[in-house]
Amino acid sequence: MPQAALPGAPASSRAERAAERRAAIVAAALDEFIARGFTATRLDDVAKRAGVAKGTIYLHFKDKETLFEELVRTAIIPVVDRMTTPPPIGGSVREALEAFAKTFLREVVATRRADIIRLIVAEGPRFPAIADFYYREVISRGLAAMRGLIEIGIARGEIRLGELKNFPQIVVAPAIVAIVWKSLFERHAPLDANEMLRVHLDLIFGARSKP
Amino acid sequence: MPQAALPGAPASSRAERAAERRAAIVAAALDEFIARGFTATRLDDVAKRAGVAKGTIYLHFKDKETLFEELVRTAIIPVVDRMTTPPPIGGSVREALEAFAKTFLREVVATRRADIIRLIVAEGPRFPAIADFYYREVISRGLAAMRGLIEIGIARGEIRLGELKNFPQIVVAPAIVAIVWKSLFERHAPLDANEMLRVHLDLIFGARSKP
Amino acid sequence: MPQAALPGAPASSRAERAAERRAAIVAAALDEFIARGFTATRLDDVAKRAGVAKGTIYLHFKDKETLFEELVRTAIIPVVDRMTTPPPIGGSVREALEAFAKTFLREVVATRRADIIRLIVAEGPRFPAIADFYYREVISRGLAAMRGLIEIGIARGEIRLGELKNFPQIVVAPAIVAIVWKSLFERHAPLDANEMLRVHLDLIFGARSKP
Amino acid sequence: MPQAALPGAPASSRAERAAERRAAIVAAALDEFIARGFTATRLDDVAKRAGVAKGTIYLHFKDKETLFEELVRTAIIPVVDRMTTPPPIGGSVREALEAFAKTFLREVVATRRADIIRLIVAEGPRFPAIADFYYREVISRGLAAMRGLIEIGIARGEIRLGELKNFPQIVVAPAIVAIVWKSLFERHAPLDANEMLRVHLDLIFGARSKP
DNA sequence: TATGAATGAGTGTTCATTCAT
DNA sequence: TATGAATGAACACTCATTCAT
Repeated sequence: MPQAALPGAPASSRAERAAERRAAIVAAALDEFIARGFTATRLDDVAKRAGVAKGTIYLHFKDKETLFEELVRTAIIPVVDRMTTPPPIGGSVREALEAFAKTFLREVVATRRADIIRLIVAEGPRFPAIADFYYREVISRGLAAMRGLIEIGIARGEIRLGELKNFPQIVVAPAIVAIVWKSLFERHAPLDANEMLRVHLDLIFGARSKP
Repeated sequence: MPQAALPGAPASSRAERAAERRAAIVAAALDEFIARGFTATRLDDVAKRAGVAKGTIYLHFKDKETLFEELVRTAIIPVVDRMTTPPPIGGSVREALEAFAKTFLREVVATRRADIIRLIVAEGPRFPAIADFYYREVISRGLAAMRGLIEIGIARGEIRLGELKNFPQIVVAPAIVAIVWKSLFERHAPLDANEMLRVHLDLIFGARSKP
Repeated sequence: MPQAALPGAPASSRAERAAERRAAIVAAALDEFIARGFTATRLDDVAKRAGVAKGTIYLHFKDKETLFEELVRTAIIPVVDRMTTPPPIGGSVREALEAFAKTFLREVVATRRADIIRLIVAEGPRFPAIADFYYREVISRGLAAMRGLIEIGIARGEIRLGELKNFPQIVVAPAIVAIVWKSLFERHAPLDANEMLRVHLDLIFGARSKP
Repeated sequence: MPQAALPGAPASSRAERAAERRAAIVAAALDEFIARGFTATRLDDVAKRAGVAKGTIYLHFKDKETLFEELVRTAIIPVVDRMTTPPPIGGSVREALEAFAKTFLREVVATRRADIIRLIVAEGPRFPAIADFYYREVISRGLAAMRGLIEIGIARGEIRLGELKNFPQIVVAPAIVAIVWKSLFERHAPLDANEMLRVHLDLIFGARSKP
């Protein structure tokens, strides 16, 4: 019962259909891995959700581990692109960070991408390849960009605390907390992540006179 | 191959030995769950590591899930006690937070307890009982204490940013980041967590003149 | 080591082979359940005997209990059909019952079907669904047919004891005894079930002048 | 928690208490074996029901099989005694059989002893020792007695069908059916076993003029 | 390519049996 | 004798992986 391709779609080429199937598998696997973790996820369920036979998964991925790793890679790339491409042009560093925070909340914390990050934290130690990849592609690049911003802020006098440039992690820390909070504690005590990040920027740049 | 009791130990009572065995199981389970996650952990391995027969686990715990939950509880309680009992009397709020940070680094980040926290983040969504327990016993209590400190700091003029009291999470955020970093990225780029927390306190209280 | 299909068989369709495998499992399970009872039967042995992998059993049956119940159903149906379809045509009621007895001895008492009945007696109380099914499909139908015969016999004057129609069980009772005897005591004292049933019919219809 | 001896009982001797415990184990085992069959019965449950520690069972019985076999023996003896001791004094053979039927219904069919017989049917094939014992102690003796009665009946002219003496099983058959019916089908269709046995005697002796 | 039936190693859990106290 | 904690072999059931169609 192949349902990967919507019936209305024009008869696409062999290659296109293969790509569609592969994408369907990846999407389904993402859902399952997020919901259950690596070991507890059944490829049977992934296949069912993808509208594909179980054997088909093995035409696209060597095994469960490979699927998992490629999946995380696939899921990470867009985040990286989205978060790193808009370089802080024009305005102040605070404005740049505010824009960054806004994007992060909208595109990561409020979406399934937050779960991906939690997934990496959860399974990372068992999948060094993933931790490596994540460090290389996201962490190091993200922190470098952040450090650049901080240095500009310091140079411009927006940021008083010079040592902050040694720990760009501090700037991102509340965003990480927001992700964890969302997964685990939101129903116990909802968190206004937006406001939290604003307050944190106040800490870094000094409080603004509220508009 | 019973190895639970060290040979040198005096012939302890039935109850004592039972408690020892139980403790051995919990310790072994902790190691295994941390290393592999819930599903991938084999009770066979737990038993082997605890020096106990597989069936013995079931004399102490109803099933794997119960073992996991009780284990997290057991592992968490001492941390909570250690972190919440020494209330910062006397000195300044900054000093209190510095003491807290030092303790946290020494007792949590640098120990296996960090892994427990990662374990909670990883498996929490699948074990609501654990997330509940953790929120109730650790998060809510910890944040309440933190909020109290912040308010004192604000009242005394040590902390300028009044809104901080609404987000005690901000104060703890870098500590969380330190935990995650340690598990995933330490070998790519070692993090001086001690210094990071100090810088973060500078952000909150204003930079000190370095001694 | 698939042995379900005999080598000489023509390459059958997927569905046919599935049916063959299912039948092989049922046959193997019948042997094992008869020999050991429900609990003591190992699905490993069933699989081995059926020439099938253990997992294959679960492609056809939800679990051991379902296998057992479906098996009894499967094994019972043909007997019922065989025993109930030949309606007493033409001759006397005695002749009809003699034919019935002969069939019963040949098709049930002398075959593995006797063991099935013993199996039902043995495990019935623990499997209400089976007792229900057996009552509905075999007992009630069989007794109704028997009662019909008795009434005809009474009407025709072949049977003198009118009250017999209230207890068709009496007519079948020696057949049941034959089954139990065969399983348990045959080696201690062989029983000529054929002759026993004849004598019993003499009791009901009056002795014949032996030919 | 030993509860085998009632508190009010006088401090009995060591041997007496041991016998009491043994009896308690046998009684408990009977209940459990009847309810679950041999394999599905847990010695843990037997011990609990007997108010005895699990290990205690092994002080009295070599293993589960031995317990089962001794138990059936123990449970059978009283039945045999009760059913065989009242020898047909005085009256007619019909009266003797009517007395027998009455006793059988009261003492066997209506009691747990019926379950014992079903237990023997169920587990007999797997426990030849039990089938042997049962044949020797019950079946052969009971059928011999029955045959004796039949012969007297024939000699006296009460029983017309001479061949009946070759199949005393016919006389008992409805009683067996009553036992099976009680265990399996009573809730579907209650059976008036008393009346059934009476009708059966009418078949053997000829109908009476109802009082 | 795609399918899904079949495989069989692997794992949680149970329970008869033992034995130190 | 009696206990019940401990053992470990056994078994039902699962699921990643393969392969004939």
